[in-house]
Amino acid sequence: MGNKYYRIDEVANKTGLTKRAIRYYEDLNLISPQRTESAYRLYTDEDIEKILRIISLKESLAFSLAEIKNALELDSEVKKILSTETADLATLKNYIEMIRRQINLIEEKINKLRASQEKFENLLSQLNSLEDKVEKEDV
Amino acid sequence: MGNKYYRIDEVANKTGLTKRAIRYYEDLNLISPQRTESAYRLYTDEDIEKILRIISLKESLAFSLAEIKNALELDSEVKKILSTETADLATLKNYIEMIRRQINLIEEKINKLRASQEKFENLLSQLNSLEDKVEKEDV
DNA sequence: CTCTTGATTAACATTAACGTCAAGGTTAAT
DNA sequence: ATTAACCTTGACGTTAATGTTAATCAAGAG
Repeated sequence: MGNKYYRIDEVANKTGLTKRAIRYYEDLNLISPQRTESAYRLYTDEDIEKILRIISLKESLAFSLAEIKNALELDSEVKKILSTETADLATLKNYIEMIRRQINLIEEKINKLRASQEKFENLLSQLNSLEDKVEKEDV
Repeated sequence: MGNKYYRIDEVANKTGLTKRAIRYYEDLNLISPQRTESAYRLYTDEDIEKILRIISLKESLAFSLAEIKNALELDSEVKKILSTETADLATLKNYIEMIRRQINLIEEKINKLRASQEKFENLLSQLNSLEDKVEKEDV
């Protein structure tokens, strides 16, 4: 299985990226799909896997200055409420919800980073084994 | 203490940002330093703290597509070596070092995210206490 | 008082990561 | 064979986050 080829529109749907973004990634040599005789791009399941991995790495970043501003504002608004204790229940519940969202957002980024970190840790231990092996052979 | 004022050049040195970036952050209303009569910007220690926090949040992101490309290339090179077992000791040590760096880089990002997450979790628990209090008062 | 160093605003330039046409081939169905 | 629905490569536009340069004003040293 897995010998199927997908055209760019299908890949866009599967990944959530736009066709433009997918082509752009190819410009950057992040992916190199095959081509038909008439130059149509053909993507394999592995290509799609790679794209999903790129997306995951990309999404683990995404803190623009605008988002930072929001976070800091939320922070200072809450601090003000806490120090003055001037807020009705509805407002409080509102802020609690916003803070929860911030925490979850950060958590998701952390999870994606952890996933990518684990992959590298896995490679590292395999490389270390290989190193041991080569060292002994070299004696 | 802490009543000292810093001019923009000092702040640039203390934070590692350029003066241009610092002014840009002000354009975005991320910071609002005082001014002298002649419009010189005057920063307090709190302003500097805030800038450092912004930097930390910003750095916890920072995975450009170029960096992603490097990471994926490193990954596939290492996988190739592992599958063919064709590499001398020096090369191996080299790759081990590069992987270590990747892992550390990701670790640092995670740490910064965790720090910011903890701050929000702290606010959350304080808000929850306040909520309890308000609910009881309202009976 | 002048000279050097540093600050200010304004404005145009640049890079990354796409969005958005435009002009023209391809494929598949009718 | 034609048409709708894709695909291709330009090429110019856009936003965020600065870099760079220019013209001008301020401050402190000698």
